[in-house]
Amino acid sequence: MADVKAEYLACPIRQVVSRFGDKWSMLVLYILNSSEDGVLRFNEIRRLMTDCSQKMLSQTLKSLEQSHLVHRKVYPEVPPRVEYSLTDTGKSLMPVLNALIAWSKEHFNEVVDKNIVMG
Amino acid sequence: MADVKAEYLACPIRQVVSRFGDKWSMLVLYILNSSEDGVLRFNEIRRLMTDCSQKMLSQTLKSLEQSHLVHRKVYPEVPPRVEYSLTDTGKSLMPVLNALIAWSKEHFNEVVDKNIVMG
DNA sequence: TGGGATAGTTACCAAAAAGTAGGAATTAGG
DNA sequence: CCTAATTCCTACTTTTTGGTAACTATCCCA
Repeated sequence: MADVKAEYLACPIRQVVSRFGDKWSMLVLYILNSSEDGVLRFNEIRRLMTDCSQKMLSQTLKSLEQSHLVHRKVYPEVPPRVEYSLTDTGKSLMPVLNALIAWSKEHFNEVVDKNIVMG
Repeated sequence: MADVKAEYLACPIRQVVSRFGDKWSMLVLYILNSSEDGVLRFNEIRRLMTDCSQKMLSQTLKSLEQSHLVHRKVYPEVPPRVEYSLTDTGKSLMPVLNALIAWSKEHFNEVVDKNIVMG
């Protein structure tokens, strides 16, 4: 068991996949990067991702914060205000992520078989 | 429901994630790309991914084949022989994937909090 | 008094993903 | 006749993921 875990820790691909290879993380990173000043509040992100539930957005942001890809700034106000932005590490990921998106757009038709039902 | 699906089909990030953002796909692509002549048999891949079950490898290869990223060549022999290799589309993905892996190696320490238990 | 706004959390449930174990098919080798 | 090798498939079970709805707390506004 410990060996398997060590293997996980050593494999860079799994690092990547386990950190932001889920349903919403890349989308959040992309949205934060695309925003004008790089800073968005919780409900601003939510309005841009209409089919992501509040719970999932909350979870995703927390996970990205724990991975030091997203910075979370809380203002002690009522009603509460929380601002999210990319960290330097998060910013450094964007060129790679954008390349991935560009590839995806370019090869869309080769890859996607419209007969396959998607999850 | 139809709107949500249309949105999925339109979003390049979800295209990416849904095609090879799962637990094993990137690893298979990486292994195929790293092999000497780019061709590997089922059990050769399996031996390189010791903690991936036979079922999951089979499923992953099938999914990658359906996405036209991996080519599957069957020899009508007994016992059966099947060879897997990257398609041209699959090969075109590798620079991006390698960039992702390089980023992951470079920023490993910034991202990974060793206190978090990984799946 | 009673919403509305903000940024969540929690409990509960359904669906999907993944692991385990076993089988199928075929022929060669002992 | 029994086993091994190869590439799967199927049934069953567990784990993970994601969705819904309700709840928290506080202040402003009417």
